[in-house]
Amino acid sequence: MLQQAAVQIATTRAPLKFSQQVPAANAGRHGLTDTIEMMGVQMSFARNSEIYGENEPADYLYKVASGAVRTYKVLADGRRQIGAFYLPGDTFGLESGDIHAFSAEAVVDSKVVVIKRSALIGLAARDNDVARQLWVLTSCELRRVQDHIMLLIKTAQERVVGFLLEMAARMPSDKQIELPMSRQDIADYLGLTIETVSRTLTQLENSAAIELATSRRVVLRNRVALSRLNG
Amino acid sequence: MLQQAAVQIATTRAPLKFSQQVPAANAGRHGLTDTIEMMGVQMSFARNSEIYGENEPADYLYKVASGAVRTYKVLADGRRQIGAFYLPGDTFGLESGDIHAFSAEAVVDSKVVVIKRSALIGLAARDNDVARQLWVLTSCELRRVQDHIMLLIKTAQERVVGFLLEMAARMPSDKQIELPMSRQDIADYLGLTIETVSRTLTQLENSAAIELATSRRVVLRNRVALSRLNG
DNA sequence: CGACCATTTGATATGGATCAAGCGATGTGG
DNA sequence: CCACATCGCTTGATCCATATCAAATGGTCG
Repeated sequence: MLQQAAVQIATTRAPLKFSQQVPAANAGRHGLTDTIEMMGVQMSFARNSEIYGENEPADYLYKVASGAVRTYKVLADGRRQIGAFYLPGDTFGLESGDIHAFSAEAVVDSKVVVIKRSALIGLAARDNDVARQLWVLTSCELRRVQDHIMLLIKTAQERVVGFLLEMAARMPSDKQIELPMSRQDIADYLGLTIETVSRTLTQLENSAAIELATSRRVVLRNRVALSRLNG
Repeated sequence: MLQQAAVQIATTRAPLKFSQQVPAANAGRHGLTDTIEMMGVQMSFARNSEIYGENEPADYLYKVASGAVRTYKVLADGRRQIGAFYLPGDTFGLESGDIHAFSAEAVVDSKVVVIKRSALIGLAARDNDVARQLWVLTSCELRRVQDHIMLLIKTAQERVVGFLLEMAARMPSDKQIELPMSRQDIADYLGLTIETVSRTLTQLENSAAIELATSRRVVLRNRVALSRLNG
């Protein structure tokens, strides 16, 4: 259970207010991600609360401290596509231009460090290293979305396996996966239905490739078999 | 017919050799895209010839002068996914990190302006404006890939309509579309088969939403209907 | 214990893939 | 200039992976 005792600043929308001002001088000495942590403000978001909405100005950059975040878009008819899951250490909110293309929500109760984009961009104007790192961050995001596209053209089994391997690679222990998100979240990330995700998981368990310790805890039993199923 | 009389420097792979050196001083006075045009070298690529390959070092940045370019990836079993089509004026090759995630080919005989990435990055180190524009370019690409994902979760009809509207928006005349790419290219961009693309187009023609003047020339007859079908 | 929500499992439907054939435009050689 | 080969596109028939609809199970919290 990820329930935290900490202050819940926001339940539905972040009241973004900043007083902190850190001299930019030492920013270049660290990764951008550290800069965010140093200059930013930590906020808590309850499970399923909105961090920002699609089409809002992208005034802030975010880094997950604990918990998990999903970005998503909803089509006119209600179909939802999840763009990405962000885990502790991941930076998000830098999708593209000045307007968010996706909405962001906490998957579980989460803590997120927030920093004003303008502050970083101002910093970048003076410090090439910050500029370079903002670019690198965007490039990483681009790569991730490209990989996501490659997932979406595969069969259901390949998508689920790909998802598990991706999550495993991003987890502290890469043998045991603790999934913060529901089957519906996974389905909406993979462009499948919950039923198909569920069936595919049982099927993988029956073939001894994985073990479902609980519905949210997956053990990778046979990585070779999984890689083979990954297309 | 797009056959050009100009020098065909490369048929399969670009022999990348540069002698030109332009002083960086005036680069900031223009868009990055103009900088590329000024500092770069124009090369010709025959229809279907490779511009660069997946996993090659991304040493160059490219701008389409004429023709059209596709980027793509092929999975182990032969499935091909087209990542994007680039038309005259578009910049490509900046997908992400230092290694190309996709391969690039000329869709039709094309002319492409090529510039050394390292030259631009060196320029960016001295000129914030260049740095910013490299970032903007990457952000635009990111947005494009995100839009592509939203296409891929839709129905076949919505994908085809989305593709037509996207192409129309990028064409000089947005009423009449001259498609440089084959049905197979479109299918691989949309994650469909040629048969489904073809059937969907005839179906759109039967419903008077479009007209297929020739198989490569599409006239948008009823934009409202198309938007309605776009999901 | 009982209500609620997430997940799994089962039965059936369907959109798009696959397999197969026909057609039309373009180019080539006789 | 025409017959024919080729290639890209369209159309038709059938199949199958995944969606949809429906119900049962299980885990969590009051």
